Amino acid sequence: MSASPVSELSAAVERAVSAVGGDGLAVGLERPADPGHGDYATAIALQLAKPLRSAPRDIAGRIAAELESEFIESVEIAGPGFLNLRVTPSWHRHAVGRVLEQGSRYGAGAIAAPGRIQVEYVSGNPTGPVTVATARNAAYGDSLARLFEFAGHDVGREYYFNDAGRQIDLFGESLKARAAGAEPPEDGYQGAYVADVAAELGLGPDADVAAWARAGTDAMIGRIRTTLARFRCSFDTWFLERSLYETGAVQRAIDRVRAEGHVYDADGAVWLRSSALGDDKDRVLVRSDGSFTYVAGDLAYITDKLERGFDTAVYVLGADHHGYIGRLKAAAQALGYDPARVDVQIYQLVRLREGKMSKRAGRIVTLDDLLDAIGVDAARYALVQRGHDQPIDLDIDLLTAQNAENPVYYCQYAHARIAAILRRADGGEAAEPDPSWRPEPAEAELVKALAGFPGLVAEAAERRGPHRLAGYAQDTAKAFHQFYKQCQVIGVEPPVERSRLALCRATAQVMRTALDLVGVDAPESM
RNA sequence: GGGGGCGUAGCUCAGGGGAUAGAGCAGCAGCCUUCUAAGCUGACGGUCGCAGGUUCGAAUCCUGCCGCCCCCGCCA
Repeated sequence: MSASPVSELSAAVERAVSAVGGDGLAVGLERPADPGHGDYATAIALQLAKPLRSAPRDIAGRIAAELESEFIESVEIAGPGFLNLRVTPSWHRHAVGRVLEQGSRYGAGAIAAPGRIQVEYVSGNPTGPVTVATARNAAYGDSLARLFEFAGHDVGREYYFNDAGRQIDLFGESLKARAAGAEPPEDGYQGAYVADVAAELGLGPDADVAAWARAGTDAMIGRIRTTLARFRCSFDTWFLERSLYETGAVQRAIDRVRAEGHVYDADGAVWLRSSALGDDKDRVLVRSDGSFTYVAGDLAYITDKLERGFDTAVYVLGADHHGYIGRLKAAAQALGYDPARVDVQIYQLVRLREGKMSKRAGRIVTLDDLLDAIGVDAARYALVQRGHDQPIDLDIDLLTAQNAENPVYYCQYAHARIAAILRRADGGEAAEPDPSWRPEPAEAELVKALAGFPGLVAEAAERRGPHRLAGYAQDTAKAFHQFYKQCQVIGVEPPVERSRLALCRATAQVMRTALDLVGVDAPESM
């Protein structure tokens, strides 16, 4: 990982901090809300007051005296002991040059400790289409995988099809009933798509339920894959639960935890003593009728994942599955793995507010319907822009009728505007701003926005929060639009024009990267 | 009853120990003879659910309470 423009500044502060006795401390630089407080600020002197047993302002003064960097123009001690830094024009030039030099890799590799990490996401039953509720899983999981990969992890993306068990049997029964013109079972699948699939399969009325189930799930898997590809979600592997039973992996996993002493028999069933491993209760592995439970499949599946070499297995699950956390970690531990290698990310549920439009068009429940209504870009953005532990309300009216006001277009518009400028400039851009460049405030703000990208990527990856990228894209777009309004690019003095063109190219690059990480296109024109 | 998540502007939500708490939308007032007005500028809008605690400093951490959502199956 190469140093980012901001980390070069904080490294200089860290050297000064070490010199006054704060050895090895990481210094966080933040951008003050008040421009009077400089370009970057740190409260490190306040934090050092206690360990150094000195007054914060004195410490700040000593740090300031030790501070040496070609990129820092001035240091000021303010308030209770803040250090306010102002950067030099050469830093702005350097920062823009850094973006252009690294191109699409700018901000990449930001993570401190890269590893092999699997992201398992969506994983809906192959008994129905991808719904809007599941779409949040898809948008979040895919963006998280993109973010991990960009930040430096070796990522595997997997979809786990629960193509075994009672739900699948019910699906088969429902299909067969529809094919015969009858109603599906009471607790079967009622959706209109069931009849479509049944007709499409063309199985004879005498085909058995298992054949219907098998053909039906195969058909649904095909549909799901098509929808997800449209939603720009990619998977490296499509894992079938039934394969775990077919290969005997489930039985082997049960034998393994039994050998470890985590299993007991009661009421004719086989139980996992998960309550001793942090779960809130024991779990049945083999029912009294001899059939395996879903938990038994989990044991085999975790084994399979971790034995494939992943350091961490991330599960992306909806809030209604939060009880899974304890169960999965207990399962991992029972198998002898460090439960920390199982990383469950829970996202809160999507509530769909149906407005006038959706009433007219019928209930919008599937992802395909949502995409038909608002397009992939708006849908991806809407579903990842909020923190995953925050419940979200989707107002279809707002997303469609007011789509011109949607933040995604604001971001895309910034990129399109830059593209227009670059088209006009016709390739005369420099690789770096001119040495004489003295950025105006709007330019300096834009540079600082770009400079913050690598740090943001690292933080977003660490916190598993790709929504940060959406917010970042919006902030950067705002900085660009303000720059655009205040600073003419084409036709000003050549050194300034060259510098601004370089800044434009750097901005376009970062916008492309940030938007790509949330699965949104950066158009050349709008 | 037990557990998890969330209460921040009229609405949807960022921010998760630092200075005067932000954005988008809605609404008000302005800005197109220059690179895309899907834009910009200004004003308006807040007891950060409530009450304690920790701290030099709390929207942020801790405890309790209130409210909303979700889970608590030999379903998946």
